[in-house]
Amino acid sequence: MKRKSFEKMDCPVALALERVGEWWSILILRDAMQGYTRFDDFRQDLDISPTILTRRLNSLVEKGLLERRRYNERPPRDEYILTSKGRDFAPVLIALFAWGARHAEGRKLGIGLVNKRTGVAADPIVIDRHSRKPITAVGYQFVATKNASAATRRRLARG
Amino acid sequence: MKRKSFEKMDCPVALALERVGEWWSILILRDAMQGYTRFDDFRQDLDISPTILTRRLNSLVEKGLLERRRYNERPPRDEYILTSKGRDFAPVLIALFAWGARHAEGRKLGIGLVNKRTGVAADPIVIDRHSRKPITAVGYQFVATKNASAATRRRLARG
DNA sequence: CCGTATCCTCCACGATACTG
DNA sequence: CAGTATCGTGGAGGATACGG
Repeated sequence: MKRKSFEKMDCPVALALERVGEWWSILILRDAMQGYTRFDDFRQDLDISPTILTRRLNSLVEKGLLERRRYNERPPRDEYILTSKGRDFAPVLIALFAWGARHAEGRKLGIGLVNKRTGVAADPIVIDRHSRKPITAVGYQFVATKNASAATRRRLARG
Repeated sequence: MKRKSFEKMDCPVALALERVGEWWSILILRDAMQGYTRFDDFRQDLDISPTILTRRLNSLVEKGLLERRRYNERPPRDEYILTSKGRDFAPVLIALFAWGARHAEGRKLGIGLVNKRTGVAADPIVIDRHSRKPITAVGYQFVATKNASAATRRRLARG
C-alpha cells in the first residue's frame, strides 16, 4: 500500500515532513545551501543517479523550495536556486548537523561548519537573540572538514 | 535496488538521516517528547499500523534513541523512553515545527508550542545564548493547538 | 493491552543507455 | 553539460488475523 500521507495531520512537524518530500531532498537542500546550483554538481557531490536527481529536483521546485532559473538560452540551461521557503529550512539542517556530529559514534569526523571562501568555522547553532533569526546557512559548508578548530570540535561535542 | 546508504558519507547531516531511520520515526520521537511511552498511545495518536509501529519502535531502540523499560512483569509490559540521544533530537523537531508552521500555506492551523501542563506557549526556537543549549522540548506539545496566543502566532509567522 | 506473523502493494531509488 | 527513457528491485508501509 501507499504510505499514508501526513498531509492531513494537524501538526507542523508532520506537514514539514510531507512537504520536504524524500530523504535525498534534504541532502539536495544541504548542497543548495552551500551554493550548488547545477545538475551535475549535485550529481557528482551526492553520487546520485540522474533519474532520481531529476525527480527530486522537480519535486523541490513544485513544492516551492527551489526555483528553476534559466541562465542560458541556447542551449537551454537551468540552475536551481533556493527560494526563501527553501532558505528557511536552514535551521533544520543546522539542527540535523549538530545532532549527527554529536552522535557520530565510532566515526572519526573532523567536524565543523566552515565558510567555503574564508575557511572560518562557525557554531553549528547560532541564533540572534534579538532578531530571533538563525544565521543563515548559505555560504557555510555542512560537510565534515578535517581542519575544524579544537574549539569548534569542543562546542560540537557539548552540543 | 536498495536505497544507497548515507552511512558512508562524511557529513553529519547524512549521518543523522541515516540514523534516525524512516519518516514515522520522526513522528514517534515527536510523540515521545510529549510524554507518550506506550504502544497503544503511539498507535492511536499516529494512526499507524501495529506492524510498522513495532518495526519503527524496535529500530529506534536499536539505534539508541529510545530504550525499552519493563514496567510490569506479569504480563510483560514495556514502555519506550527517550534516551539522552533521543532527547538531543529535540532541536530538529523544533526546527521542523517552526518551518512547517510558517509554511503551512492554505492551512488554518492554530499554532503554538504549548506546555501540556501549564498551557503556556513558548517560542518555537529559543536558544540560551550562554549555555548554547536549546530549550528541551520535553514537556512541550508539538501538535497544533487552537489556543495559541496572537503573539506566538506572530512570532511563528515571522520565523 | 501489547504486540507478532503473514501476506501484499507501491514507490523511491538504482543502472544503464541515450539525446540536444 | 543537463537531462529523459526504460526497466528492475527492495523495503517501507499497510491490512488483517492472531496470541500472551
